[in-house]
Amino acid sequence: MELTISETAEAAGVSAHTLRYYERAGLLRAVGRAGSGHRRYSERDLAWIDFLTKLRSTGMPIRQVRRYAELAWAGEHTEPERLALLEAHRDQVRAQLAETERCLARIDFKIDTYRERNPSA
Amino acid sequence: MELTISETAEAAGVSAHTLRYYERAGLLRAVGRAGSGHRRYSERDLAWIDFLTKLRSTGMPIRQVRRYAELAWAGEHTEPERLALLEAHRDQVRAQLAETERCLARIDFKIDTYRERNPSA
DNA sequence: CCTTGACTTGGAGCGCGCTCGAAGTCCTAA
DNA sequence: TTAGGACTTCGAGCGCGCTCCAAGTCAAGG
Repeated sequence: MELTISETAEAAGVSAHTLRYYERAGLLRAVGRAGSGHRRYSERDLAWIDFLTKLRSTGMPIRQVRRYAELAWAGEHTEPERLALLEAHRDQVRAQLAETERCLARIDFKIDTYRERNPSA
Repeated sequence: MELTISETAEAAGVSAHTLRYYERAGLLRAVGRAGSGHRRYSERDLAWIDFLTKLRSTGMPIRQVRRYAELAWAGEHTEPERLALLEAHRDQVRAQLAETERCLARIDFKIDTYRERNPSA
């Protein structure tokens, strides 16, 4: 069950342009090809694309995603390093989340002051 | 009690370059000047810079911060619109926060699978 | 008087992450 | 046979938010 680039893009919630870009950027390896030269994505590809979009949407830079991908391709012995990379990222995301929440509290406070003065809105 | 640009930058946690950029970008209005032509920031300036950095670090685009600033300068009658702008932003930030947390859960799950296979790390 | 250092301006440059355009290939259906 | 449409590659372009540079001004201290 192999998917075309547009099917994969649809499924992953990114554009076909982005999928090609990711491949060029070293985030995807050895995407299969149909006889016509067109890309065909396997379920494993899709699972990885799905995970990498999670890394991306938590703000992991492309470079670091590539690093993670390269470790994964290098074999099982890199699991400790992959773990460390993911844990470091998680910590950063949590810190960022906390920071955002603090800022949001300030904004909420401001909203309250407006509401008090503009009861109707 | 007026501050120099470097004092203000220090206090706000941004660079002096950034403060000048914000001014050029229309986020700050009428920053005072010393006789020498050097900028002098008032406490009101600092309070606004402080709030705008909160908007920025919750991801509000420069354009929208400017819009908010312009409304504030236009007078009290714009309070309902400012309120609406802030509320819309808050909703977006909350949605983004929720999305990030979902992605983080996936990453945490992956971390767990690594930990299970690499008990020492 | 001269140096030092913080400041000024305008504009250029940069890093990131896409996003798009042009020109070409291939398959399918009318 | 031909038209349409989905795909290919390579490289250029873009939007954002800074970040920095060059050349100049000014005030204070030695």
